[in-house]
Amino acid sequence: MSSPTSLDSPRGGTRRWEQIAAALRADIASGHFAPGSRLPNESLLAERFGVNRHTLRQAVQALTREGFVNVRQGSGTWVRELVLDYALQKRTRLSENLAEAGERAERELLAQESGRPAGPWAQALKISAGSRIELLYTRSSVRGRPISLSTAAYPSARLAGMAEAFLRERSITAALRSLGVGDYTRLRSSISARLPTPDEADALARPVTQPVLVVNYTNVDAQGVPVEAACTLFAADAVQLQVDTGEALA
Amino acid sequence: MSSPTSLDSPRGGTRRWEQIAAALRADIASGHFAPGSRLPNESLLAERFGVNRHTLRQAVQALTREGFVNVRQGSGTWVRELVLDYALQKRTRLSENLAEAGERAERELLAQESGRPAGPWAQALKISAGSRIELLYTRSSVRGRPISLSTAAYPSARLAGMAEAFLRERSITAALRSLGVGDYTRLRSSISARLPTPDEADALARPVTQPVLVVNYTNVDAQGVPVEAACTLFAADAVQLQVDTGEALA
DNA sequence: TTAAATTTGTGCGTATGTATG
DNA sequence: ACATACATACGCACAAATTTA
Repeated sequence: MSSPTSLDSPRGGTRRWEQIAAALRADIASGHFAPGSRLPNESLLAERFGVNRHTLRQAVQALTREGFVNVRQGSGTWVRELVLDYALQKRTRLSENLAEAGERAERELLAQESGRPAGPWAQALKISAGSRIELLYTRSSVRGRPISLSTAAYPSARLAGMAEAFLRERSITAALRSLGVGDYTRLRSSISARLPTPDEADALARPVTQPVLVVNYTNVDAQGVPVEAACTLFAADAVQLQVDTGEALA
Repeated sequence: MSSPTSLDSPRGGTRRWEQIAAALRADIASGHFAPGSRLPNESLLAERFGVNRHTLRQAVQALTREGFVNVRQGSGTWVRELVLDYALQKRTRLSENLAEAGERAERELLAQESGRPAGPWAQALKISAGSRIELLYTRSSVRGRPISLSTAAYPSARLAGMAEAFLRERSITAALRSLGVGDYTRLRSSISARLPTPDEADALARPVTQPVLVVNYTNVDAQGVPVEAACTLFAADAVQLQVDTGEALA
C-alpha cells in the first residue's frame, strides 16, 4: 500500500522488512557502515526507508540474529566488530553469511627469516635444536582490515622454499602442497589471551588496550610428522574461535 | 608447609639437579613460592642446597621447560602465574580438567536469580522466550586464587532447584545428576577475549588491564536437549584452553 | 553528582493481506 | 461466503538504559 520507496527491488524477500534487512546487510558488507561504527538511529532509518519504526526494528532484529550488529538500549545499533568465526575443528557459522558476500581472507608476508630454531620451535617441530627452520611472519586481513598475525616455523630440511612458495601460491596450504605436503592436520591448539605489544597492536591497526587471542598449534602431515609450528595472534574484537565438540547425535 | 623442602628428599630422580628440581617444584606446588613471586637468586639457592650454581641452574632450566618458572636475565627467576590447561572437549568438566593437573577447584555461588530469559539465553537453551530460567553466578578458585567467573542458565521447568542442589552438592555436575541429568555433553564452545569490567576484574582479583578469555557454550543431555547455557570468563594469565583436534573418533 | 538529551525497548490499538477450513 | 488465525505494517505514547553536559 504505502510504498513511497521502491517496492520494485525483488531482492531480499517479499516482505518489506526483509528488503530493508538486505539493504542494510549490503551496506555493512560494502563497508558503507564500517565495523565498529554506529548505525543512524531507528527513527532516522525508518524515515529514510519510509516505514514505521516497528518495521525497521524487525529488519534490525534479523541483522542481530545473523550477527551483523549489536543493539544497545540508550546507545544505539552498532556494526559488530566480531565478524569472523574461526573454526578450530570444522564448521562455520557467521561466515557463511559473509561468504555469500564474497568474504575472503588475504594473507601477506611481512618478513621472512631462516636460521636455527630458538627452543620452543624445535621442540614443537620435533627436530634437533641444531637443524635449521624457516620462519614466516604473515598478516591476514579481511576486507582490508587486519585480522591476525602469524609466526610460523617450518623445518628447512624439508621445506626450504616455503617463503618463495608462499609468495607464488598466496596461501600456506597451496605452498605446502607445492612442496610435497599434500595434506596436513592440526594436532592440538593452545589458546590464551593477552594485551598486544605496541608493535603488534600497530600491525593489527588496533589500540594496545584491545586484547589478542594467542593460538599456538602444530600441524602434522598424513604420517604424523610435524610440518608447521605456529603462533597466531587474533584481534579479539574481530575473531571468535569456534570449537565443535558435538558430533552426530540422536 | 612453612619452610622450603630440604635436600634430604630422595624422590625426583637420581641426579642431584633432578632432586633439586623436584624440591623446587614441590615448593611451588605447595604455594611456598607463590605464583608471580620471584625466587631467591641462584647463588642463594645454590648455597641453600649445597651445590654449585651450575647444578642449580640445571634444575631451574628443567622447571623452565616444564613451565613452572620464567627466567629473565637481570631480573630473576619468577614463578609463573598459575597456568592451568583447560581442555575443551565433548565431556568438559571443570573438576576433572583440573584433577589431571593435580589441582582442585573450589566453586562458590556468588548470586542466584530466577526469572525470564533475556534473549540469548532462551535461544541457547532452545526454549520459548517466555519460560523461566535459573541463573547461577559462580566463581572458581584454585589454591585460593580466583580463576574464572561463570554465568549459567538452566530451564526452570526441568531444573528449578539448581541453586539449592549446587549448594548441597558443591558441583555443577553433581547438582545436575541429583536433578535427573545423568550425563551431559558439550555441543560447541565459542571463544573470545576482552578486558574485564571493573567488577569482573575485582571478582577475579586482577587488574582491569588483564584480559579475560570469554567462553560461551551449551551443554546438552543424552537426548540432545539443552540443559545448560553458560558464559565463563577465565583469567587469561591463569588459564590456557586446549583444543584437541588430532584424534579421529566415532 | 545531577540533570537533560538521546536512543532503544515495549505496550496499546488499528488495519490489511493471506492462508485455512 | 464467512469465520478464524496469523504475520505484516502503521501510529502513538511511555519506560528504561546510556551518553553527554
